[in-house]
Parts: sequence; structure tokens; C-alpha cells
Amino acid sequence: MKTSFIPIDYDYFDFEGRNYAKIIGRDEKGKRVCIIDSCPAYFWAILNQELKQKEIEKLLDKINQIQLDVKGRKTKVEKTEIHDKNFLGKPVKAVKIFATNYKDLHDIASHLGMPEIEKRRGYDLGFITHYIIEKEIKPMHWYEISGEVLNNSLEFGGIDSNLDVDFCIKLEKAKEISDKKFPPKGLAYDIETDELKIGEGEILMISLVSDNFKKVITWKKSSHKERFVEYVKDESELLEKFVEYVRKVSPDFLVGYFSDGFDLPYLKARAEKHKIKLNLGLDESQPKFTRGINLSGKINGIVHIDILKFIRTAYSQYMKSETLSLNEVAKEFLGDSKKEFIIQHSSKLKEKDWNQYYEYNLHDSVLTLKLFEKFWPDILEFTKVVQEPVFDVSRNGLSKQVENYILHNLEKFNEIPEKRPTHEEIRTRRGNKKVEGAFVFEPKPGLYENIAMFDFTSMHTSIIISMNISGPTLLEKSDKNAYTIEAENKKYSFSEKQGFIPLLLKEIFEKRKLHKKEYKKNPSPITKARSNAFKLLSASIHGYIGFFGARYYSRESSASILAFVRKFNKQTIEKIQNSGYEVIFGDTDSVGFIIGSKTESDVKKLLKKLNSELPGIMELELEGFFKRGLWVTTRGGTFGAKKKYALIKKDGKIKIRGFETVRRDWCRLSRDTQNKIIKSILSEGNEKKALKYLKEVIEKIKERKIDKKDLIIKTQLKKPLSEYKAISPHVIAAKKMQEQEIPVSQGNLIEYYLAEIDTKKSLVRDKVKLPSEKGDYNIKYYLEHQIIPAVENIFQVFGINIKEVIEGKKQMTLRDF
DNA sequence: ATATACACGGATCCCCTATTTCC
DNA sequence: GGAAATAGGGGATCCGTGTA
Repeated sequence: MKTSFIPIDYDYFDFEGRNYAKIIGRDEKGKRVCIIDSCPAYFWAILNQELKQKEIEKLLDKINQIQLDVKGRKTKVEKTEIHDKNFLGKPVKAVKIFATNYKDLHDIASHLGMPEIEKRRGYDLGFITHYIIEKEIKPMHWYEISGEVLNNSLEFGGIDSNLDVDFCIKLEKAKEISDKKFPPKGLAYDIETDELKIGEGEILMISLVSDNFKKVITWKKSSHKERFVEYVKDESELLEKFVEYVRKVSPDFLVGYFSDGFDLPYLKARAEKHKIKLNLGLDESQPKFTRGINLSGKINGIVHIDILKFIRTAYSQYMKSETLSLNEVAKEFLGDSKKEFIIQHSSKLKEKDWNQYYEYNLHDSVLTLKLFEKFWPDILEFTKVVQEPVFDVSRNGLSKQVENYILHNLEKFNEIPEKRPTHEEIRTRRGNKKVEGAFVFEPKPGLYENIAMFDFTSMHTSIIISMNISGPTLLEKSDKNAYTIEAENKKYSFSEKQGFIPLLLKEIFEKRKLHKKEYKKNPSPITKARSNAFKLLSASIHGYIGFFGARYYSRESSASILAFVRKFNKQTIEKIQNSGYEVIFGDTDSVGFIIGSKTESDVKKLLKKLNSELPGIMELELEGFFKRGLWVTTRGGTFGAKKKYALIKKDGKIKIRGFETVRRDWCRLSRDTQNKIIKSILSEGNEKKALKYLKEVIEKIKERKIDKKDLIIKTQLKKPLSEYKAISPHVIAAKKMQEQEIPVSQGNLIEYYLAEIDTKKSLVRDKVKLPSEKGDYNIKYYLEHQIIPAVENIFQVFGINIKEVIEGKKQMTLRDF
């Protein structure tokens, strides 16, 4: 049989001692197809390069005789081949050692302690990764495949008999073809329970949302019935109904929000309790969870996606939302929010509340599905680039993505993969001294007019590519054509001959450029997110090289990249200064300066000139022209504060970096006040109106006219309560919550305010009260610790001492009497 | 468990000295 | 009068959160 096919979910099984990949996907008509395929299992033994032909032959004989009996499985070396390969960019002779089962490679490798063998590699990729590399059946690419139909066949122990697919095919041939349409079929789900702890309460309802499908299943009856609500007898039946509907809708992607950590484990726990099989898998299997602290729930044949995880790795750095709660994320990306509903224990809910609860539950799934649809293009892009299954790509951290991308492209370079570092290696790497980072220019505080900003496009990546930096390209001895840089009082040189890592990064670099262009042409939260996602992937490459867990870790490379970053940043600053401009800002890959008496076209000419002097693919671009910009001193007051500035464009658009306004651990009042003051100063060009506004705010505070919700301070609990050495206010607040039996755990955003207290205790933490606790806000604290620190440095730019102004005003009122 | 370094700034911790309190 | 308790100053450290 011949058909089109797009692989979506990968799994594998053993049959008669061999490994088989089992891939679920669709054909172009939307029929569900499963293909079964085998794949040779092998790894590499890199030989001592001085071996003679005879010695090699003798060695091969020895290897060919290896037979093992591990974990009750008999295994042996099936065959060996000699190949000319590359390892870390250098040509090597290597033996390709084939075994029956991929899982045995590690054991065989550990029996190869002969002196003729220098290194053993390629046994630690994981079967799926190995399979995708070997057979080039890449996720989310289209293929024309042919093979034997296994429907109702007894092959592989009758694999098809309980597999819910339209066709099951034993793959014979596959040819990549051009992209076809693939509408991803997503089904979002969300549960509501009485208790938050996994499995401890009952599941009250489950919502399911897909295209033209909306359902809330519940066993909690109310007299009013919405169309989408379906009642069942009890929790057991609810679980069964859930499975039934998932099977009926038959999605490619079952999507939840924090569902790896909550919904799916909860469902599983309750199913176990009721002794019900949660057979969601296409093969009727139940969800499986990876071990470890971070659970991942896998369903056979259906890709379970916890969209929160993808958002967290790919976007969170660039998001405005203070938390990654569904509500805030939906607001930011969808302009939609959760339905209003105060969750209480079901026993406390009144008859009329239930309808609201159903709607609330349903809407969560609606939002989750929308988020999935919004981010699907990004997940798809990442999957195609990284070439790992969607399940993994949607969960992996950035280092994993970069590494997988490299691993999947080594064959082009005839490269043998490097191994994962051992625990011992990781320990030493972690113990290494930190490499010196980027250069940050100390700004001169002030309010400036007409500013231009330049920044380097993907600076680290373009340096890696242009200067050919990587572990394998690092030279022991410099030659005259090498790229050389001084770092840590040493000279590091990288070969002129292009290495495989720098070459591979080019693709990501180009994708990043493309998406940035797309965003500039059509700005929307999504194009912005996409552009940033690739910016992140691109920027992570440098992080990856310096990451202790990386296969291709190279401390020297990392130090060199950063040394180049410093060099080019400083050089650019100098060149701009020499062209007659005053530089006022510089951080890592960007420079800001005053245009002064020159024109914008002069600036553009300068940019062109600077670019012509840059090596390789390095590129400086115009970030923008700004009408005004504000820089302040540090809190101490002596230096210009780095990483803190505000700019206004001609069209009034404001860009604020680093100020308290953008920090979530300051109360709303301080942030709003500072924000208004900055905006006023930037648009007016002076501080007059801002000062007036500040005085009003201060009066309001003194008169206790400020709404308590604007005084709430939010701080994240970054670790378990017991691990804190310093008992800071938010730790106290968390402890208070615990006492009141409000669940608190690591990662929660703790909210509190500072209240007036009777005792003379002087620590801030003694004034902490939870938002629910009654009390008057502490006027002195909010003035001296929230408002003044947030605005003091800004007014200092104009020579105004805010403390004196406040006190001076007091004197005036005294004189008035 | 799993990208990096630089930076700001609040709050506590900890050590010290000076002052106050207690017997 | 002398010991113990307390206050507060200042640097070190912890901690969270930004920028790039």
C-alpha cells in the first residue's frame, strides 16, 4: 500500500529481541496511520589511529565474539564495519558495532576496554532519536510511504488488533515530499476538583473543547442545565465518559494547561482509586509518567501537550505577565481572560453557583485550546528545526533543543556524536570559575534629547559563526589564519577551516532574522513571540556551549565568545565617539548615543560604515531613533545606574527597562506612580507636572486614601520554606499562609502588605500582613520604602531632593499657620 | 535538575561598639 | 560598680528580579 504520511507521535517496542519504531501520524485525507519500522542498532568505537590493518582485523574478531547476558536478555554483537569518520572535526578510523537491541549498546560498550579502542560513542542517544537520525523519518515532515498493511495481521504479536488506527503499515519505503496541509486536531481539557493535592479530592467536572465540540462532564447536578453540560452518575462514570469522548474526538494533540503537573496525574490517581482503566492511548494503554521531579504525562499515540511548559521555555522571558497563570497568559496573548468565579469547596457552593462553575471550567479549556492554536506554528517550527517529536520539543529546555538540533545534523558532517558528560565531568565543570561576561557601559545620569540606538543582530551567534568558535575548532597552537582572541590572560585561537557547530548555527541564525523581519512588517503579540522564540533559541547556543550538562561544552569557547562580545561592543562605542557623538548607553550588544547637531541620515551613514568594518556575518542594526531618554543614578547616588533607562519615541511610545515600574516585587502604587512620572518627564521634557503628581500621591498616602490592593507586594517563593537562611518578609507571609492552612508551595507568588503595628519591632517582616488580614497600611513604610526609593533618583536628575521637598512642604504648611 | 553573565536593590544577618538596664 | 541586655551602624550575604 502507498500513502502520504506525516509522523506525529513516536514510540517503540521490542519484538523477539529487536527494536521497532511505532509512529502514529496522518495521511493527507486525515486518516490515522501507524507505521512500524525497524532500524539497525549500532554505536562507534573510535580506534587508536596508529593501529595497523592486521591489528584492526584481530580486534574486529574479538569484538564480533562478544556475547552478553544482561537483565535476562541474551545479546551479541551482530556485525562490525570499519569506517572513516570524523570525531570533533578530526578524521578517525572507527568501528561501527551492530547489536540486536539498542538497549544493549551501553553494556556492549562497557565491555570494550581494549587499549586499541580510544573512545566509544553513540550509544546514549535514545532509540527514537537514533531512529530519526538513521531512517530520516522526521517529525512533522510529509512522506510518501509504502509497505505491507498489517491490519488484522498477526505480525508483531497481532499489534494491530488493539490499535485504534485506520491503517497500520510495516514500512518498506519512504520518500520525503513537499508540505501538505496539516490542520492539527487539538482537544483541550481541564478539570475542577475539591482538593489541590493530587488525587486527594474528587474530580467535580471535566471540560473538553475542540473544533465544534464543547463539553462539560459532571456528576454535580444543578437545576439549570446548559447545553454543553452532560451529567453522569458519579466520579467513576465521569472518568469513563472522559475516556469515551477523547476516543470519540480522536485528537492528535490532547492539550492542557499545567496538565503534566495537575490534570493528568489527578485523573490517573482518581482512576486508580476507582479501579478504572484510563485507557486513553490508541493502544488502550494508560498515561505514563516520566520519573523525576518534573512529571511529563505521555499518552500512546496522542501527543499530550502541557502548553504551559512550551510557553515557559520559549516565551516567558519576553512576556509582560507577572505570572504564567492561564489567566494572565491568555490576557497577554489572546486578549481574553478566565471567567470570573470564586472557587470554593463544592460543599459550600449554592445551587445557582454551579452553572457559573461549569462555564468557568469550559472557558479554561477554550483558552487552552486557543493558546495551543496560537502557538502551534511555533511548536511546528521548533519541531522541524530540532527534529525531535512534538512531545519532547514542547517540553524540552533550551539546551536540550540546541543539542538535539546538533545531534540530528551530524550526519552531514560524517561526525560521530559526542557523549553526554558523566556526573564526574559535570561536577568539575560546575566547579569551574565563571567566565567573564559582557561589558556594560556606565551611563551618565540625565534627561537627553534625540537619541539613536544600535544593536547587533544575534550578537553571540554571529560571533560564533563569524569567528568559527566551538570546542572542536579550538586550536592548540595558533596559526596565522586563525581567529584569535585574548580571554582570561590567555590567547585562544580557532581554526580557519569551518567547524560543524558554527556552520549548523547559521540555519537558526537565519531563521531568527526571518522572523524578526516578519514581526517588523506585521507586529502582533504572536509574530513578536515567534521572533523572540527564535531569538532565544539563537541566543541559547552560546548558553549551551557554556552549560555544564552539554555534550559540546567548551569553557574556552564560552570565554572567547564573551571576550569578542566585549571587544566589539567597546569598539563600536569608541567608533561612535570618534565620529563626534556622545555615547550614553551600552550593554552587551547595544549602544545608545545622542544625535546632537547631526541628522538621522548622518547616523544611518555611520551605521553603514560601521557595518562595512565588521567581520563575517556580524551585523549592527538601527534599533530606533528616540525623542528623549532618561538615565538615573544608582541608589547610592554616586554612579549612573546600569540596566535602568526609559526612552520615548516620536510617536509617544515608551520603552522602560529595569525601573521599578517593570518589577513585579514592587507594589502597584510605586510602579504606577513611577511609570506616570517617567512618562510625564519624557513627554514634557521637564519634571514640573511629575512633581505635582508625586505630591498628590504622597498626600493620598498620608490621608490613607490609597486602596489596599495597590499596596500589595508580590514576591515569588523560589524554594521550599525550610531552605531559607534569611527570613525575609515574603517568607513570613508564606508561613502565615501555612498557619491558616492556605496551600503554599515552591513557585507560588506570595502576596502581603505592610501594616501599622503596636510593638516597637523594627524589622520589616514584623509588619507583614496577608491581604485578607485586617489592618491599616503602614504610612511610613510605603513612603520611605516604596514611593521615595522609586522616584528619588529620577528627581535627582533635575537637582531636586525629594526628601527635602516633602519636609520643606511641611515647613511651609507650618509657616502658613 | 539541566542556556549564560551582569546588575540593582531590599532585607536580613552578623559582628562590633556604645548605651541602657538591672542587680 | 559591674554584668547583661539592647540599640544601632555598617558591611556581608541572601534573595528576587530585571537586562542583554
